[in-house]
Amino acid sequence: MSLPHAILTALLERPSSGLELTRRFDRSIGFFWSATHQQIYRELGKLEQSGLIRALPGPPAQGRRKEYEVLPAGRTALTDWVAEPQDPKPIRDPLLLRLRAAAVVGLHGLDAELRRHLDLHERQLAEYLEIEQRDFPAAKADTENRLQHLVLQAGIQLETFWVQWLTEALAAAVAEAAEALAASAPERG
Amino acid sequence: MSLPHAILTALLERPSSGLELTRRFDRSIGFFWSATHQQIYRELGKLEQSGLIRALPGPPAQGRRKEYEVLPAGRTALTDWVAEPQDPKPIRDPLLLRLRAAAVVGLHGLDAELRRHLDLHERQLAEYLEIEQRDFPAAKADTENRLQHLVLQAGIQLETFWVQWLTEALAAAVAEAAEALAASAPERG
DNA sequence: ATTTACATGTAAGGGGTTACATGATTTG
DNA sequence: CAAATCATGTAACCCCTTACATGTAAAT
Repeated sequence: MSLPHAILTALLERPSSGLELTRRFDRSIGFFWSATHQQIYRELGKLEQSGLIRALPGPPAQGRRKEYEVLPAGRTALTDWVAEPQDPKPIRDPLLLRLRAAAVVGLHGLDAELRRHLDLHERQLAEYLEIEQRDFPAAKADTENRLQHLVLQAGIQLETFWVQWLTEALAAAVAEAAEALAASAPERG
Repeated sequence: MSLPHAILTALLERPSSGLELTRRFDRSIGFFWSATHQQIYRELGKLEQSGLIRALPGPPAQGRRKEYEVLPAGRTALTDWVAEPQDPKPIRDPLLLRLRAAAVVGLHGLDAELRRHLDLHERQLAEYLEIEQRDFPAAKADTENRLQHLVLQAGIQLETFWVQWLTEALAAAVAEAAEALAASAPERG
């Protein structure tokens, strides 16, 4: 039940059309809750039917831009959701699973994947750090936008974790592969 | 497409019945890829139909224990999957989303949720550390079970991140609430 | 015999992903 | 007017979640 509330948050910050929302989900909000345009249009329909948002007046026609704003009931629903008890979901990471599988059937080139992921996470980390420097300079003390900054810091720290962990994992994988090679060499020679 | 490979990995380590798998998914494997028994039974059916696993011979009857083992085709499929290119999924965390929403509509008791999550992550971290002490003592050097240890370390580091971050977030939320109170007090008095 | 635990499943519904479809607007 | 782009939507599929259903084995 997160997507509708992500959309409500985005619309409260600024009334938008479906496509605009899609683009905003590619940037800031999408950094911790991604969504495709199909999801967004479907959800906008549901939210409008539920009376939580409404389309701003204008010429209602097929294929034409339609802008939405949050109704009081929508703000209430979001406020209720913010503090609602929700247990954290357990980790579910395919890469960790693949490493575990590699412990059973061997690496078979997983090290290349580790390198690729390391590169991707380094880029993401760099992007977050750029955003931090731009939007949260040390000057304007943390009293304003403190919560937004916290969210960004979570992203930065998570990416930092991945970069560090993948660096270790890569070293271990290379060592593992070297040992497997050394163990098989005598058999061949 | 991770669940079938999680099951193949588990079955390669030890042939099991559906219920046994369910229990193993509550422990080790479930720490980074959780699954319910309904998922597992359905997936076992698919894997058997695909010829990747087979039920061990025995009295086939309703409501009776059925044990599975991995066939050569299953091992091959798992090996192929291990190094297959798969992009990391973007972060998708409801708690971060809720903090972002709180930046717009206010905290409304989110601090209690932060405290609760902090407690849960502290427990999970303690459990991981116990497992590490038990299964990966410093004595037996890291050459054996190195990959399994890496996976556990990922869990430890991720939980450590959450504990640290939630501690900061909680402090910020309390400060934010105090400021909101101070700002509203003059209006009342 | 009844209850409890074990063990395997079915059904319904929600959310996400991918591919495709359609109308409107701009651009050459 | 033809093509590209903008904008909104449909359809099909898969996975996950929750609740429920069924049958067997062991315990009292």
